Amino acid sequence: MKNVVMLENLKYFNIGQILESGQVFRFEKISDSSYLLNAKQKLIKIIQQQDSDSILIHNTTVSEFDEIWSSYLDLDTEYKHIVQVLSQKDEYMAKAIAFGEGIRILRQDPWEMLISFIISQNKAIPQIKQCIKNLSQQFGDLIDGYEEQDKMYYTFPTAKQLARASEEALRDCKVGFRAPYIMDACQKVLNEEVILNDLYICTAEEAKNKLMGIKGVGPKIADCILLFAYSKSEVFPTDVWIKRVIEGIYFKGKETSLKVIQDFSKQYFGELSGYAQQYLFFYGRENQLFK
DNA sequence: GCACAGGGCCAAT
DNA sequence: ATTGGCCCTGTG
Repeated sequence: MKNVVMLENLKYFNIGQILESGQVFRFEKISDSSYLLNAKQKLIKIIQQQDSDSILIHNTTVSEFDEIWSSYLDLDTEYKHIVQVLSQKDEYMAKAIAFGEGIRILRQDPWEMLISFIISQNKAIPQIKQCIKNLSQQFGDLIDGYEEQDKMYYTFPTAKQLARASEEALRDCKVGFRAPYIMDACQKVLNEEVILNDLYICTAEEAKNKLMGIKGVGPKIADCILLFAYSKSEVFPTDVWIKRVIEGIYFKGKETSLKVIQDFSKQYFGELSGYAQQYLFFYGRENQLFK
């Protein structure tokens, strides 16, 4: 088929689970077996039938797949090993993995993750998606050559594009009190106070400190950026959901400080903390556990 | 109708 | 180290 790539024999890959696990915001569910994904200045449709280990990617080519999507979808990581090690930790972890065995941690754009997770604070996921859509429509570029339900799709705005926005224009996108944070991020990236591309080779701790120099970026948001953009799997982003899950499972339901939870994950999950967090987050949130 | 929380962080105690 | 407030919106 033209402009369609098919992958077969894909293990540990469920596009629904990947997209619905809270790591990515610019996608739409078309049906149970079909998702539209806006990333890398492109728009693709991914189709995967229930429990199938093959997928179709529409609107791409084999060379573009090799160049972009293979890495983005984290297909070079050996999830068999991760699943095996984590499943042996305890019965809850085993359950969480059995529930979300098709999760992968995408390799997304650092700038987009920075702004997206600044927006995420004190918002629900549907609101976050709406804000990002607003910003893209206002300040990104139209993605042409693709029509889906007569809707228009836009790239995520670059730092340069977003820097042109006034605080008022940002607030019109419903980002609220985060508008000054977004402006500070634009400033620090444009004047190279923070060079996002340099953080790939930094340790998680170094990168975290640099990111937290930006207003509105605290420990949780920095960890999300480290995990979802830079694949630093030793971090354990601790939000209200995962906090309740960890307290419920490992601390007998008792209120536990962030520091204790961080120390626990580091000690218990080690280099696989980030993956453990994704499985537990998805399991807990989808099933409304420990609410 | 209105109180509350939602993938937190900042600034003032 | 601890705590109130925050833009905005969907939910009970």
